Amino acid sequence: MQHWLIKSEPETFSIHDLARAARKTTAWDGVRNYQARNYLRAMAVGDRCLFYHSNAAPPAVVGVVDVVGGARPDLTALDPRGPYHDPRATDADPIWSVVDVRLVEIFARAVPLDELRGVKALAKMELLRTGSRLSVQPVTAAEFRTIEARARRTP
DNA sequence: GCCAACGTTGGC
DNA sequence: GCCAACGTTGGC
Repeated sequence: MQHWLIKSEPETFSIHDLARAARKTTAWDGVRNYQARNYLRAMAVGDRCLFYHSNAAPPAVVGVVDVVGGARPDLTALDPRGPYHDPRATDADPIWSVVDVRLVEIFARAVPLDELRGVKALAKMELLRTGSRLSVQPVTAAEFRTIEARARRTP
């Protein structure tokens, strides 16, 4: 099983929105970066992802989701009226991909970015790299466990 | 709202 | 292939 981190702006789609979704499941659509797309394609059913709120106050890891459906075409790229339209995408080559994710847990205590920056075990995390913008990124099992443990710690 | 860092585009 | 211009991300 692999571990990942996926970002969403809570104003666009928060982990609470996911909690309200049917079967607490959603298609992770709208990814428009090739490296992030390639990570989506590398995901497998059963992989676990940290759910991160970007552009939030504070930005934080807020929970865990499961990959319940492997990569398939992101049809939102084909919708000319939708926010994720890509004029280059075609039926034959939709270019972009989605996976399906299901909520596992909303952390009782979100782990804010500034706290992560101070943790030695996370020094090499992609999220903490200067200028890192990847919205889908791999996380090591150790990094995943470290963050989970902090979420369960009483403040 | 600002702006640094980054990815993409397009002229050459 | 280079690189300047541009648009976006995302912390602050």
